[in-house]
Amino acid sequence: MQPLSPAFFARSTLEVAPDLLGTLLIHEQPTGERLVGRVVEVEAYTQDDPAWRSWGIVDAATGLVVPEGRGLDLFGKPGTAYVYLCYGRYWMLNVVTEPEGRAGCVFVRAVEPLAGRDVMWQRRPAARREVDLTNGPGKFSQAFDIDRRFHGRPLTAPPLYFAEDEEKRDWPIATSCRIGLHFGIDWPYRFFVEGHRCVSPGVPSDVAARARCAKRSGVINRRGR
DNA sequence: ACGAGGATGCTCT
DNA sequence: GAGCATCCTCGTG
Repeated sequence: MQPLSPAFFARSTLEVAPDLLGTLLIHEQPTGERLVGRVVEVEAYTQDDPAWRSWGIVDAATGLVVPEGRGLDLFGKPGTAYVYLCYGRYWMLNVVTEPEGRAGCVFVRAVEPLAGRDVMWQRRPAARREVDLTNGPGKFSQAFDIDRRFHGRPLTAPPLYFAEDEEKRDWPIATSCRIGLHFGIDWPYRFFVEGHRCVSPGVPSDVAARARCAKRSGVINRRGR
């Protein structure tokens, strides 16, 4: 498994996000076992994004993410992890994008469990069906044992890294607005594999926003590269 | 099947 | 002290 390179992530966030769909997320366990999931749902977060308000790392006047404190990490090396704790329980995995000095990241929302499922079942006793192992950002981070210890570390080398899927399938990609936000809810920056069983069940909480986003949804092509 | 509500801890004001 | 890029449980039907 060849890891994706830092150069892959040192591009426009809106290019990286859909390109990340279909790639593999791999976590090599201390035991030698390898957890593998295929990325099926992501969200993009750009430098001028109102959604940063959710993280409290913006300048109140400009609305832009500020390069200090936690915000500084979003300006860091492309391909490194930005890990965030949500609601006191669940770890959110992001990968930093854009050339160094420019803020951006892709938030991984769901993967398809491909290998190491026995370990995932142990870590997720609440799961009923196989898709429940990884069909949400807090779920797959629990299944993959991802937490704060990966913050700032490269996702371009073991033990935790992204890799190209050798099957090279063409995935039908759909877009929508993002899920669970209070700011930037109209931005159509969510990308997911159309119809895939492992896409998270989440929907935009605001009914009006959901309707607006539905209008903007559409299938686009990937991997003409 | 689906919706409401609570758990929980980190970050910034 | 408030807010939060979630998930799970337990009600109803």
